[in-house]
Amino acid sequence: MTGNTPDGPTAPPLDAGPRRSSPATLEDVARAAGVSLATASRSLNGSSRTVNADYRSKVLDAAARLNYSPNLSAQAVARGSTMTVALVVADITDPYFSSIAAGVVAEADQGRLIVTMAATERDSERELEIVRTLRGQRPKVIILAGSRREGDPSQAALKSELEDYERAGGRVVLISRNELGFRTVQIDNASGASALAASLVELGYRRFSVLTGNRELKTAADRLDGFTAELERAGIRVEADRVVQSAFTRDGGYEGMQTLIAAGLQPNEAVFAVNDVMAVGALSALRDAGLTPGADVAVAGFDDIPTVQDVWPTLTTVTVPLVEVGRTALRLALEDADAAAVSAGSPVATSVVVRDSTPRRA
Amino acid sequence: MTGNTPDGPTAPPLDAGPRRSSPATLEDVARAAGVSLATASRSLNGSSRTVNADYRSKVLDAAARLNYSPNLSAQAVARGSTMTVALVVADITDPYFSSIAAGVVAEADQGRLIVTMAATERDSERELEIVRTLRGQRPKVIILAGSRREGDPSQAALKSELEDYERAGGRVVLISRNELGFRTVQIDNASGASALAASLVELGYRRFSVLTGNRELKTAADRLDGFTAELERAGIRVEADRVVQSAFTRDGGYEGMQTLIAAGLQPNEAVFAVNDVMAVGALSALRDAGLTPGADVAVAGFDDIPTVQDVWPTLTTVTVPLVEVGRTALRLALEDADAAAVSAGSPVATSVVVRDSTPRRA
DNA sequence: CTGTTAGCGCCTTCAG
DNA sequence: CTGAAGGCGCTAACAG
Repeated sequence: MTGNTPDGPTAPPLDAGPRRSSPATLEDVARAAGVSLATASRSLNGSSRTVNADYRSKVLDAAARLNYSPNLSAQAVARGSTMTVALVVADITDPYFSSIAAGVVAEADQGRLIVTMAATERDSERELEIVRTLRGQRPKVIILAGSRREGDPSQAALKSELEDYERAGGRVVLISRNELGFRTVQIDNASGASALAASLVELGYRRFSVLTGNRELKTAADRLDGFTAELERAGIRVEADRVVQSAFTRDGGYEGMQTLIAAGLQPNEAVFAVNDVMAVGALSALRDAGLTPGADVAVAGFDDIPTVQDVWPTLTTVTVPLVEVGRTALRLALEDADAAAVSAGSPVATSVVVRDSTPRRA
Repeated sequence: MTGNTPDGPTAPPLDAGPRRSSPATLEDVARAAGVSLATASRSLNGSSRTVNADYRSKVLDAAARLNYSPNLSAQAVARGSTMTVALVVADITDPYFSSIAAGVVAEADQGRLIVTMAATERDSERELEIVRTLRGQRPKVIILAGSRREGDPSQAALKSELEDYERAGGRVVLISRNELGFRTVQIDNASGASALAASLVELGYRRFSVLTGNRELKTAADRLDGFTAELERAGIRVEADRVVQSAFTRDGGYEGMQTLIAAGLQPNEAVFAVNDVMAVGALSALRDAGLTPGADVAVAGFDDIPTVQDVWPTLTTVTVPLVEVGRTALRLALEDADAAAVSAGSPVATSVVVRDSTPRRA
């Protein structure tokens, strides 16, 4: 039980090395360069003011020699603003969110911004709490991915929290649906779902079910509505008992499909899962029930996450440029009000991709 | 071209609201509570010192009333240290990394830590650059997921950069393989691959190929070595031309399998892809070539990312508790040297899961 | 226990 | 163009 290391030859020297050499400060650099603090600051960090080229290079030298790196916290305090963008998602392992995150991160480092990340685990109270603690960071931007819930009591609190934040100069961007009155990267869920419905009808399907996830999620509701609206236009009604609610996750899709199967599948039926992870779960449920997805029952999803091209059958879905959505969100946040008013107007383009999970019916 | 908003009734009021009400400062709180700055600080933020209960509650009241939120940057400057943990991954959309990230994030908010994220895009020069700019944040912890490259020239620079960082009081944790002499969450890639090989042999396979990704990646190399070593123990040699290199990604797996197919598949062959995303790509390549994975050729992967249970056939693989690895990484970083020496010693447990992609051979 | 007072590292007027 | 000085929000000795 003593502190000796119990492992092999590659054990790291956890406690080696000299003690605490703190990073060089601007003052160190200034002194080393023989100039004042102000001059050092001006030549190192982007000041609009010009500095004698001589001094300037002396400072740059000294900085390099001392391996100087400006303390961002100190800069933030002095400047009164940070270079941080805070991203809050429901679940990082969900490809929907990780794709968006990738976009945000990619765009961020083109602007020397730092992105911090938090996960709500799909709990809107946690989301509120997260946004509250986020304030401490004084981020320049807050991006909220993942959709709001219908009639959620914490929504009002969230909204006012975000409004306070904007009033203090911050910028919030929502992804998916413009519900709270902030800038948002709109995804036209309803019309995407409508287009999908139209495609399925064209392929010869006449009987439909939908795995609608949590119907209180506005995204889910919009997709369901768009889908059924188009079907009605085509004279097709989807029975109330063929719309099943479950979690907005892979397992939710799996379970939803199980209840559909238990209720009895219809001949030539197509089931629309309101997102791809659910659809993928649904495929597995079919298989585990001894059915062949595609042949026995068609399945379609929404989002076009990367994995749907590797499941079998490959999944028919509605493409959403998720990574681009992430980039756009950050860009939108950084624009000034006028430009943002314009760009926030048009939803990102979606399109349906027909793959093997919805073969044409004779 | 004017600034009017070109969209529907739900257009957000992008420029509404009163101007710039900055957040309350500690001083505001102190004044409102009628106490000194110091007292306010002591009762609000975790000081070891005690404060008169009366004053204390006055301060708490005032803080609540003013909706006070401590400025973390200012705290960082004053305290000389941040609450930030920086996570650098290769690619956020890769389930391997997003699972780890989820673990880090989950663990972080149990400790009121903030996690920032950056992506190297699998470019080790970018990784070095990222670590360098990370210094500005003065993070308490840097976690590097994604493995080093054999003989990479920037490795030395990275190492010394990280050493400087530790010398300044920071803590670095590596994931996967202990190569640079820092704390690391070890994943026993070699023995996991050996166990997998043993299982496959037991299932009746005698001919093998491996999709080895980028062989310069130590993780890939270790898995390859462990796999072939076990086979040799069983008296089986894998021909040099049956080990194909390609990218360490889904597409790499796809392409690798294509070249394997082109070179001619062997009867009852099993191909080991050194990670799951590659294996999944390989499955698709087989299918696109008109073959049936599992029946025509067995496939196995490594990592046990979530999606491998939803592909068909479900994938035989080596389970790595990725989310837990993320949590462990952060925990390890926060431990003191003695404790860390102990925990860093033992690799996380892996185990092989046999699924449908490697049916038993007669 | 409380308040005063230096800083922390950096930026930014403001005089020279 | 340069340097001195004040300030950003907060913490931590240091006296009372």
